[in-house]
Amino acid sequence: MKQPLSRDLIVTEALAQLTREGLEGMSLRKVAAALETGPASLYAYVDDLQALQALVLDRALAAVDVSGGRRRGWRERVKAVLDSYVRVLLASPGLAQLAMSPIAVGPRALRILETLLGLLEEGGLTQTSAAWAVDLLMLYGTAIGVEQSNGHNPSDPESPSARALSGAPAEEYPRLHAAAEELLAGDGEARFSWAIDVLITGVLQSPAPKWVGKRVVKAKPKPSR
Amino acid sequence: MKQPLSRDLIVTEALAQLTREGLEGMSLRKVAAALETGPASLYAYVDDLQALQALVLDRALAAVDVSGGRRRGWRERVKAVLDSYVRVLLASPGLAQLAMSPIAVGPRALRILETLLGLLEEGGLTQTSAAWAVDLLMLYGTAIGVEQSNGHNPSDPESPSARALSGAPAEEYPRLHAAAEELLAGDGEARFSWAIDVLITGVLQSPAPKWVGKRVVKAKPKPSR
DNA sequence: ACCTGAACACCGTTCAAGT
DNA sequence: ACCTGAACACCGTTCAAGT
Repeated sequence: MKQPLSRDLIVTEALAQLTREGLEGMSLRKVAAALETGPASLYAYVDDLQALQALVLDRALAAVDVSGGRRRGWRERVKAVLDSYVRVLLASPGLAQLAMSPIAVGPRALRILETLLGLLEEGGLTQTSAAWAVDLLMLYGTAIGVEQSNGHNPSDPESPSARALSGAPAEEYPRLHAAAEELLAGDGEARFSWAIDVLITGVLQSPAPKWVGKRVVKAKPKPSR
Repeated sequence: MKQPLSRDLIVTEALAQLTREGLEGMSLRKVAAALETGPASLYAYVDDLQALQALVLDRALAAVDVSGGRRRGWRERVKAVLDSYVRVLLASPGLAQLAMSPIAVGPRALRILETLLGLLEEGGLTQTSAAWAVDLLMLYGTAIGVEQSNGHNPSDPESPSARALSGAPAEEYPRLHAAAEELLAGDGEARFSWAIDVLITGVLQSPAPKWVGKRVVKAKPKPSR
């Protein structure tokens, strides 16, 4: 009666658990139990937990709408793609955390990068600027995803951040105290939109890195960061 | 012979473990063992693991240099503060992940926000713009910290990201293929500095949110993000 | 009242023993 | 050859039983 095990089945069940119960709620043991087998059996199809997480992330990112809608300017399309990306991340709590790990280089992630790169080049950015900008935009989107799926919601006065800011003593943190209202204001939507504009505007105005189009000189091995 | 337990001692040992072995390497049980007691004993001083993590983060953030050096422009000082912040995050693997959680609102974090807010207002930003910009800058610094302490190092050709980008088939990802070199180029230092410039430039040029200084109208309760 | 050993309910991963 | 039950080495947290 039970379907035969397969990698696909495992990933499907794992993503369902992630979506339902978050990152901690997904485990190899629970996936195995749901598939009516022992935890050891999964290792025939998946290297380890990290590999499974990578597969789950890739599967989920397939839902990102990369079209950006039609007949709009490239800036709006960039915003639309990132918006879709963040929405997908938020649809499964814990997905954003997976996206912020070295795992996040599956084919679906590459497809998003490819799309954004195209839009930015359409916008007239040099290849180098576009490349760095894509990195920055994706990092921002992912970070917003992590923050928000962590329940960070400053406009809720009961949230830890709101409590901390409102409660910050005016003597020690005068500016924070004065700006508390502004720090807490604005829904995620508005701030996200503003931030993307800031990033794109900044990229357009910032001088491209020095070695545009040049092969990088063998980096001197200094303590890398 | 063994020192009496205290919250301070517990946090010190926990931070030491975090610094030595990363987020997974720090545990209540190991802290207890190092302090020669049972795991249950810690609960007299700390609510739970999350509370301990918050205390550890706050302790670590005390090392952030908030002075920004002397006699430099506000932009350079902003950059210096964020640079110090990221360095502190990277000094203890796993610390950045803690910083990207709702936990990150201890007094030391507030001190960093307070400082940045002051610098941006000195730079002539409106209070609202400054408030949102501080949020954006800290989010970026934290995200860079998470990424890099996750071992994300694109300039290492052996890294997963480098492998994925170099190996991306040119037919499916033409732009990515063409831009692979640029995507992988540049050490963390250079990209970080560029990104901060992008953010500040963008903030300076982007129109402040509409309701500057106004109390936010009661947000219509839509599915918040 | 304070402290803690032992137990509970979980993990990921390995491996010997089965088919 | 493939599959897996049981074991191993861990977790955070609770609680009854000690002092």
